[in-house]
Order: sequence, then C-alpha cells, then structure tokens
Amino acid sequence: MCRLVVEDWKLVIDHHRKNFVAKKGEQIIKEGDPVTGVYFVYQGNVKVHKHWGDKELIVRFANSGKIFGHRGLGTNSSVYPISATALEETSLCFIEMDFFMSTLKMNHDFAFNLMLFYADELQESEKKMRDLALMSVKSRLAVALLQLKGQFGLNSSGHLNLELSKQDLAAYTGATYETVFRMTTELVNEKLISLSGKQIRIINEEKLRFLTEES
Amino acid sequence: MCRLVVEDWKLVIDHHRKNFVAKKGEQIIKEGDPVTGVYFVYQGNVKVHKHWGDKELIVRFANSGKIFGHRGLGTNSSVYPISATALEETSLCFIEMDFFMSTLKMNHDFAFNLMLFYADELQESEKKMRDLALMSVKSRLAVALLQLKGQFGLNSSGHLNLELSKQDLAAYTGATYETVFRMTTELVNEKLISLSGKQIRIINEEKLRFLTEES
DNA sequence: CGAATCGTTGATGAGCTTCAAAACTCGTGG
DNA sequence: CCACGAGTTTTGAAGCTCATCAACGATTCG
Repeated sequence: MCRLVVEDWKLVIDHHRKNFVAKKGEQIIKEGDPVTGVYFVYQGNVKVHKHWGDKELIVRFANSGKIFGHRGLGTNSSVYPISATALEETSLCFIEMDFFMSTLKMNHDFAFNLMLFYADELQESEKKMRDLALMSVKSRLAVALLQLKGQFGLNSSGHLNLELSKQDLAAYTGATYETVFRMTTELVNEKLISLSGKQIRIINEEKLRFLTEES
Repeated sequence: MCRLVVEDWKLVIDHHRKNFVAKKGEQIIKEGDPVTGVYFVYQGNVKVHKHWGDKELIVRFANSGKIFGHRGLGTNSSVYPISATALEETSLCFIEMDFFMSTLKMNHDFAFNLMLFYADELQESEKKMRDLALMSVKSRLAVALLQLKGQFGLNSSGHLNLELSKQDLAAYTGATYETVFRMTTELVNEKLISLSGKQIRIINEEKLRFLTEES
C-alpha cells in the first residue's frame, strides 16, 4: 500500500537522515509541540494517538516501513496534531521538515506516491470515524482485531503478531478497559477468538467479520 | 486552505470538464459504486456521508470551491467509500478519473497542492475521530456549530449562513435527532446560541468554545 | 380540510462508564 | 519455600448518557 512511498524514501534521504532508537514507552512526538520533521520506522511499533483531557484514542499503529509525523504537513499546521509513543524498542530515522519539503518538491514521483498514501490514510480514517460513531463496542473490537491481523499478521503459533496491552487495545477501540475486557470474554465464549496469555488468536474470522458488517 | 488546489483546478481542466446542476436532495455519488471521476463545486452545498445499516454519518460538507469524490483515489480503491448528496441546488463540474490522474502526473504543482489538501483533510478527519470517541454529544454539537461558522460564515443577520435540517445536523454530530434537539435547547437556555426558525445564531462563542476544550 | 411531515416532549431501557473490591500474578526478600 | 506487597486482571454493582419508542402539537401541502 504505502510501499512505494517507503522505497522512494530510502532512496531520497540517504544522506540526510538521523537514525536512532526509541525505548519501549518512550514518547517520540508530543501533541501540540512545534513540527520539526517526519519519522520513518525501520523496525518496531509506534502508536499514534490523540488526547482529550485524560482520555486517549489511538489513531493508528506505525510498524516497520511506516511513516509518522507527516500529519505536521499541510497548509495551516505548525504543531503536531498527534502524539507518538514507542510500544516496543523501535529503530527510526528522522528527517527535518525543510529537507523533507524540498525533497518533495524535487522528486515528483515521491510526492505523487505520498499523495496516494494520504488518500489511503484519509479513507481509513473516515472509515474509523464511521465505526466510532455508528458501531457498538463489540463490533469495533472485531474491526480492530481484523485490522491488526491485516497489519501485523500472525506469528508461528497462529496468534496476532504483536504485543499490545489491554489498555492500548481499549484506546484503539475507543472504549474503556473494562468494556473491552467484557467484550473480549464474550468473543471468547462465542469461540470467535481465543487467548493464551497476552496473545490473541482469531478462530472464526468469518463470524468476526460478520460482526463488522452493516445492519 | 484548499484555495490553491481550486485555482489550479480551474486552469487545468478548462477543456475537459462537464458542468451540470444537481437538484436539492439529489444523490451525486452512491457509496460502493465504481469510481468514475471527481467533482468540483462551483456553487451550492453537498454533504459527504457514510452509512452503516440504516444509520448515517456526515463526514464533511463541500461548498463552493471544494472538491469531492477524491476519496476514490488511492492505491487500492475502485469504489467510492462515501456518498455525496446535494443539500441545495448545486452547480458542479465532473472530471473523469483517467484525465484527472494524468493531469496530476503532468502538473506537479497541482499534485503537490492536492497532497497538502489531503494532509489537511486527514488532520480534520482525525480530529473528528477523536471528538466522536471522547466527547459528549453536547461538546460535539458545539464543535459542529463552530466548524460550520468557520466554513460557511454568517449572513447579514448574523446567523450561520447555511440551511441545514436537524436530521443532517444530527448526522454530522454523530448522534440522534432527539438528542441533538435536547442539547440544542440546553445551549439556547444557557444563552450560548439562539434560534430563529431554522436559522442558528452563535451568541457566546467563547463559552461554546470552552465546551470543546479538554478536561 | 385532511393527510403527511416535522418539531417537541416524556418515558423507558440498553449500552457503556465509573468506581470499587476480589482474585489472580509475579517479583522480592526473609 | 513461603509470605508479602504491588500491580494487573476479573467481577460486581450503580449510575449516567444516550438511543429508542411513542405520543402529541405544529406546520406544510395537496
């Protein structure tokens, strides 16, 4: 999907990137801070989230090959509209905004692909908007699990290939910890998923998907 | 904001656009239909909305100078992810997708500006996502009213310069008709807004904005 | 004028949040 | 090896927000 963007990226900024590693739990971007540049994930997993008061909503996850901080672009924005926090040890590179912008102006293919990437992200975002507005928590949880399977895949034992706290799953689903917990046990009882420790396995993908379909 | 895009647009497709008029209530795009092109609003107002079952969420409004149907772009999309319906008599132009894409590839400034436009829309979308997930209906209503003021401005009598049914206001707020009605009367009682007929006036913008601030 | 649509209000309950306590886990040190 | 405490998971109960349903008044329109 955004592969093309990523490939271009690697070519373009070979001499201008600053590589570094973020520890688990480290906050890489803080919502409201001035925009300095964009980040690119080599390896690891980063949550992109927004706050309102003491509540949190995870907007998306950025794992290997993904960009984040690009929400700082745009005509009227000088501060980051999101926070970004590493969920595990993550290796990144950082590109300063000025250089990123001039690169975009030089390399038209890159800019074009980034535009397509934005179009995809916008579609995703608006779908999630609809889900939050119209679906029950249980359905949203089903959406989240299927989405995570798509993004992270399965490990050798057939479980979702990511480590995610229930807190974060709740923040991604847009509900409270307890509610997500209850819905999870419901899904387990209905034999749509199963848990072993923190690992999640999808047993009946068809029925899970059925929960996410309209009406 | 997206003015630059609009200007480019006018230049680029002067010989390839098909102009037409949509009557009030006419559906211009139906969610799930194959993508054929993008639309551009000369005059009027169009709601961009998504459905789930029999429920509706209005994602945004496209008034004079705005593009819609561009969600059909992207790497993996062949059907429109949204519906579009005229809220009043609206004059539009339509550009076929092939021509639009080749134009984008030729005119780099246009593509670059469209990218910035997407970036803005993504930010808006994710803000609204947060609002839907974390705010009360009353706060979301306040957000909606302020947003509409920003987009449509005020008419000569100081009211919001758009005609919007309560149904549509509810669908834009992500709540039911009745709830929005109750919250509206609350806001009227608290003297933050006033109504005359279908017209809405914002009396105390400061307090209204206060409702939308965190914590 | 009657019918139909829309606006307004009340009553009820589902769905979810919140608070709090019990049960379980796990590391630490005696 | 067990006891202890801190943190997490699980369960229960109470309450709040909001959706739903139904009824009635107001307004429009054929």
